[in-house]
Amino acid sequence: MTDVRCRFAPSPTGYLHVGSARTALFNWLFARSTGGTFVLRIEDTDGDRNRPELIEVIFDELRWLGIDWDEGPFFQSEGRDRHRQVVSDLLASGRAYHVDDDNEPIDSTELIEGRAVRYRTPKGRSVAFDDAVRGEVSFASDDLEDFVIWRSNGSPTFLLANAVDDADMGITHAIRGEDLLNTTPKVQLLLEELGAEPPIYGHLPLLVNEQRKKLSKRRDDVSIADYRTRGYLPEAMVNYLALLGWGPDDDVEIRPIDEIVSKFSLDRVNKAAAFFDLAKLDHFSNTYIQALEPTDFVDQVLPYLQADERWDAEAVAVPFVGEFAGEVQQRINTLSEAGDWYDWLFLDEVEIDEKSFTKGLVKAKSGLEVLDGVISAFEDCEWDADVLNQTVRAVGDDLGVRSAVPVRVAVTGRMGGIPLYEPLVRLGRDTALQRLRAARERLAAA
RNA sequence: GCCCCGUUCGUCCAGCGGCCUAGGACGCCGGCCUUUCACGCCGGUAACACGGGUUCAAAUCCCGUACGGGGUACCA
Repeated sequence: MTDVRCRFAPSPTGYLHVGSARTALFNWLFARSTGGTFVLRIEDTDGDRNRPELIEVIFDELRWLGIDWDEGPFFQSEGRDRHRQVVSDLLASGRAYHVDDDNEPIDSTELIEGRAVRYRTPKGRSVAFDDAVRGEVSFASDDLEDFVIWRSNGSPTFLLANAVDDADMGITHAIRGEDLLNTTPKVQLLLEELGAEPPIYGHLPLLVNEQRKKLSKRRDDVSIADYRTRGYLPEAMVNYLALLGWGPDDDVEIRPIDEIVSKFSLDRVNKAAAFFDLAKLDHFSNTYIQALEPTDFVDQVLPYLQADERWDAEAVAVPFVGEFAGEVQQRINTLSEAGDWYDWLFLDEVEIDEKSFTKGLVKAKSGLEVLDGVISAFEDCEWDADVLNQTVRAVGDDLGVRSAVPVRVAVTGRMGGIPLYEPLVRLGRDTALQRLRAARERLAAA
């Protein structure tokens, strides 16, 4: 078997989204698992829609994900002369023809500026290929219209450029989204005209939303850049993406990328569309964050914390690194969530959200008595974590209730969070009492 | 409408004719641990779309139906 050459060929019309990233990843996995070559090619044939400023962004996101390429980036727009030549040849041989703006044929075997060119699709035959994912797929050529291969603005369409470039670059495998399945016979026909051996196509199942519709940049949350900003680790993202449309035979889901590479094979890729499940991604992300070395975790999360404008960057770093990083590391799904777990330590005031207020105070048995008891006990007890712990517990014991929850809600504003007593020491007696009293007043009025 | 593709727990995967009274993961529910919240651990819930074949034997092969999706641009 000849060496594998596959490619990721995005068009720079938007940011890299999860669907494209998954396609890039599967090409990359295929290349790495076969010892083949992974080529990056930018399909920028349509000058009007291109956004050149996004090209570097796409590269950057790929690098972030750990997807590196062996050749390229190549820019399709640079092959304009070659594409024009192919179209001219097709025109000369009568395999293609000019049309005017109303799609009426123009009788000319020469390329005319300002006019589009359509390929003359052969009639009465079938165009079939053995898809690496789906098996035999066949189209009747009569169902294919005479499609445009050259625009009136003097640029090739993706159909033509794709065929020519794959042939010229010796691409052996074209792994892409299923949304391109219907274009394959057209490209195949063009490849035949070029006398080129077509690559083996592999059409990946689509990534869909809850409505089972193809993920769309407009309505779905799909930008890789956004996930990056929110603080998902790239390793988690890639691991999760690899499992959308593919799965290893040993049922091990969370594993290092080199293991995924060695397990990967194209014939294990699924045919059915996959739902991009944020809840599962979060689980993967949490697992990867927990696995980080403590110092590595701090290095990665600190920028997120310090960028938070609610508090002073310097003030937040010391106690975080010294005391709470480990606790936070266990809990968060994304790095950007870190601040939410102990913001109450650094904010001047906390606001008790409605749900926590109801559940943790209003419905708590003897909530008011607990707060009264804790307030009076806190006024002159030793301000030490163990003592505070014992003190709160004693109040609960006296009333026969669990007293920690009301205290937590009053002080932090929430039901959940990092351990309570050590942070309470840092918070200070005055602030703690102030919040307990505020909560008590609100509860009394409720 | 026409063309193409698809259909295993709510979701993502395993299963590629007998090992399946269908396995794992996420979610959800319950329990343990914890004098708070999590983490962790243990357990539970839940699926082969339907109908015909083929076969000694079908989730696995074939056909049909239903449902879903994709395409149908001088986008890719």
